[in-house]
Amino acid sequence: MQQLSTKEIIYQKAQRMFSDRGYSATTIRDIADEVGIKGASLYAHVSGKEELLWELVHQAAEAFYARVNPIIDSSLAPEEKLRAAIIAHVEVIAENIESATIYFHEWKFLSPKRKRALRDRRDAYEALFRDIINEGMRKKVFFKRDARYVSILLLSSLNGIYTWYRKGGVLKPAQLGTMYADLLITGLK
Amino acid sequence: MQQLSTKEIIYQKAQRMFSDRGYSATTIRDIADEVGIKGASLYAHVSGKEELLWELVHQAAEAFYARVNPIIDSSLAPEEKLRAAIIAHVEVIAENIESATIYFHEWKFLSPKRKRALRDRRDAYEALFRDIINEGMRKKVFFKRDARYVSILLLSSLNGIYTWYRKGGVLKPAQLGTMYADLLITGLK
DNA sequence: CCTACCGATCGGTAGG
DNA sequence: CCTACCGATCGGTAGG
Repeated sequence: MQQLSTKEIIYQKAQRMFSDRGYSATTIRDIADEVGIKGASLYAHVSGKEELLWELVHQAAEAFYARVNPIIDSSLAPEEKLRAAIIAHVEVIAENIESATIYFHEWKFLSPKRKRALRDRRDAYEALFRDIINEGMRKKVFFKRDARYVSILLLSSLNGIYTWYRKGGVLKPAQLGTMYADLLITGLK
Repeated sequence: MQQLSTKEIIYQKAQRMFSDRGYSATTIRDIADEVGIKGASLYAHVSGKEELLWELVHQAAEAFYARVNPIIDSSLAPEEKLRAAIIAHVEVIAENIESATIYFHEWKFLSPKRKRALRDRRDAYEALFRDIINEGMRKKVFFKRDARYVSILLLSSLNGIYTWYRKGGVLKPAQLGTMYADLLITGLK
């Protein structure tokens, strides 16, 4: 089937456990048990517990950027661009709930330096959405409001998905993205 | 100024620390230090660490219900009822960010029994919103969609507030509520 | 990847 | 509300 290295298995198990119980309630020995080795042996593959968290959080941040950035460069009209960006953002979350949960929940346990690096990356990502919204307001496709607030409201609205969406239901990630796009662009009315 | 009992001070400090660092990264001694007593002395006022968490989470849940339930019983039209409920929900979060953070983040560290009790309470609360949405769809004020999903989308959209809103800015809780109500009811267009 | 072990710290109790 | 203390466990290292 799949040929995962021990290191990859460690990250996979850590992802599940950090997402389920949280970083600080998960011990090195918990993870090692799941992998089937002793706690001390984990240090042959990973330099420390925070290293595990950083890799997971960092990968999650990059996944968002990699998926939405191409949409910005496209020649779509503002409304369609926003719609595509919303769907992409929703898909990144819905397709990897564990990763998203760690990204939104556990970053606070990173060192100050890594926290800063992550915040910078997140700010750059939010700016992608703000730019689309600004463009849409300039072209009078969207209601004129404070774009800074609108982009935060919008993204934080989407981010709630990780709290309730679970794989395997009738609603596929792309459909969920469309629901959100409809709700946020057109409203309930 | 204020005459708080030691017990009240303990809860106040615990609220801040659980919200800042998370439940499992906060120790009994951390809280006691903030209060100005020894860790062991805390047990003269509180039966245990989980007791602290339960009280805080439980109070938060009741605050939502107490604020929104009266709106349901009112004779407002569906759209105005939903608008009022959204603003109330937003206000409960924005007026007590620490409490909301613990409510959304730390419930997983409760015992299974308490987790169940909390989930039941939350389900009853979500039903309040679902009922308004159903009513609005029946009266053709809102687009017809799956009310179950719409109410979850709506509430989880609002809940993101605790991740970015902070007291003292230009945007007051009631204004923030209005922004959300506009965005979700009317959309960006 | 293991055994053995480190110093530090955890939630909580006994007995004032 | 304190001192003294409990057994358990933590992240991590040494040395194979």
